[in-house]
Amino acid sequence: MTRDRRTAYESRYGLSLAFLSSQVGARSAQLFAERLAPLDVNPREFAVLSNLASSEEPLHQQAVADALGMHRNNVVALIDALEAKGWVRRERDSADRRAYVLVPTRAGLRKLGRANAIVEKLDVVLAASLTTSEVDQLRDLLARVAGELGLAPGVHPHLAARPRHSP
Amino acid sequence: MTRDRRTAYESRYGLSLAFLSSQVGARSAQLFAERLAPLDVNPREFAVLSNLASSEEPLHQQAVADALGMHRNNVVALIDALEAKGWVRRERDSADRRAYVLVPTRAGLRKLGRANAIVEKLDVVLAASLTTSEVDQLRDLLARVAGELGLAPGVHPHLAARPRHSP
DNA sequence: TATTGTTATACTCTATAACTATA
DNA sequence: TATAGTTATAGAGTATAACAATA
Repeated sequence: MTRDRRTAYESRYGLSLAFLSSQVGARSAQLFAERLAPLDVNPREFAVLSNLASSEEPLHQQAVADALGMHRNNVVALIDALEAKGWVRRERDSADRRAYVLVPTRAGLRKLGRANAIVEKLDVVLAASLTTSEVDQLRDLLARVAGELGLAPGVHPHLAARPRHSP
Repeated sequence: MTRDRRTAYESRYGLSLAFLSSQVGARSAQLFAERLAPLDVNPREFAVLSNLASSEEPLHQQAVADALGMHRNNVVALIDALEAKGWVRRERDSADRRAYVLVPTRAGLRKLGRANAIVEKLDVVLAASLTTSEVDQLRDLLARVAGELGLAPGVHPHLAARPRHSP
């Protein structure tokens, strides 16, 4: 009976691309956050750290906000936290005294390395029941859908100003 | 330079299955919520309506909470809203006077039909750059990953009690 | 006058616990 | 005593607007 209900349920939206991707993506994000937590990092801090580390020139807070689609107001507390943990330093920009240059520390880069390792391990879990070529297919198809949706590589929609709900 | 940064960014996590699925899924959920809003429905109300409509026997609030992985406290306001809009009726269960039986109204079922049509239209958008067989592949692969993650068909992780964050 | 970073306030959503009425 | 539904309170997270310092 529960099984019958589920069957009917599926037939409506449960197997739509939109729902399936949302379901899998939400669970992935939960798992990522859970596995990141023991490192004392949350996903937003990870995004900022990664953005700083992979930029060639030093970034201002406003630049980070722009890159990740966030409002600069919401970057302040994030940098506060990263600075308190000793992973990022604020340095006054000598060229523009209003702004701070954000510098990831050695400890911050080590943290980032460990966080990236967690992403890789999580991918192993997601791919557990797929062959190698299926993994490549899925990655390729998802990347094409991401492009179709206008998503920039590495920029998560939840980082941006968002409407008040989703699920 | 922006392009260079992105390349470096991607190489770290931007093309992981975990991040790609989370990114695509989050955007799908946003789009779904946006397209649903003009119907005066939110995604949680949609989930409840759909669950009620596809159940063979009438459900109690607690049963809806169980089916969707929600806490019963959080179902109350949802049913309040659905009842206020005339899409669901509460009827005292004659067999158990503590409980309500939830009955979707004809107007509620019409709303649900329109919401389901929105899911279908959204799928067309997601699939815009894929061939028919690629759509089937993607659906199949996502469903298998969903199974691997222990996700029940039609039950969105965000409906459940959740840790305080995800992106 | 515009921009960078900051702070303050209000609002939404959720978790938790306590309450009532039935069983 | 346990359970269905309800209500109240507190907390996290965000949006918005306003502020100081500098351009």
